Amino acid sequence: MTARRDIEASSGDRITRRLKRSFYVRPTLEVARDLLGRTLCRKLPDGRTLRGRITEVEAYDGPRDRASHAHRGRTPRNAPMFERGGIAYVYLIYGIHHCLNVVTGECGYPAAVLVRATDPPAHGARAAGPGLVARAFAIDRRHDGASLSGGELWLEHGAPVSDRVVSRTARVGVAYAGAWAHRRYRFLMKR
DNA sequence: GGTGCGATTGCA
DNA sequence: GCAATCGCACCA
Repeated sequence: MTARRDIEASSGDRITRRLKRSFYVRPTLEVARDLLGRTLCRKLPDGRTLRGRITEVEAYDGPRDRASHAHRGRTPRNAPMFERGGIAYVYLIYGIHHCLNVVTGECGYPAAVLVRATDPPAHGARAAGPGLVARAFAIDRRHDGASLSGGELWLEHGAPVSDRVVSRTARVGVAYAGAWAHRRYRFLMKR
């Protein structure tokens, strides 16, 4: 969906390609699908901006999703998932890797989309695997809860992605989640 | 306060 | 196939 309402004007007359809040405050599976092809943007302390086209995501949808960190209720770690969509949820996995999630939906409903892979659009970063995405974009716990409308981390429109090139599969690494493990909540670009 | 482990990655 | 490495969820 490339709705025009998702394009907002910057303070000047220049039109930005930045996704606005309403993009994220929608059903998680919808947002997950629509995140494919979008551009993940990260402004580094040195002023450089990294960009990468999102090519793979996974949705974690609600308190009943047994694969979700929110399945056991709200905790200090997963608190950002309960916020209104449009912020980041970043956690440390295996004591080594950070994982970037895009929080979705309304306040009080825990949901997020894990960014699993990006391609370089022009001069951007390629990264296959959630830990590698976070590393490539220099994202860590400091970005946990950060707005995706802020100056460090944000998303922009990309070329629309046709359904013909989108695959859906079960999520990775959630075998413990019973029937939820089989749900096709993983969206990726065919190649 | 103690214990077990994970929405992963890289190397043998 | 499996070690790395630690925050945190859970139990006492």
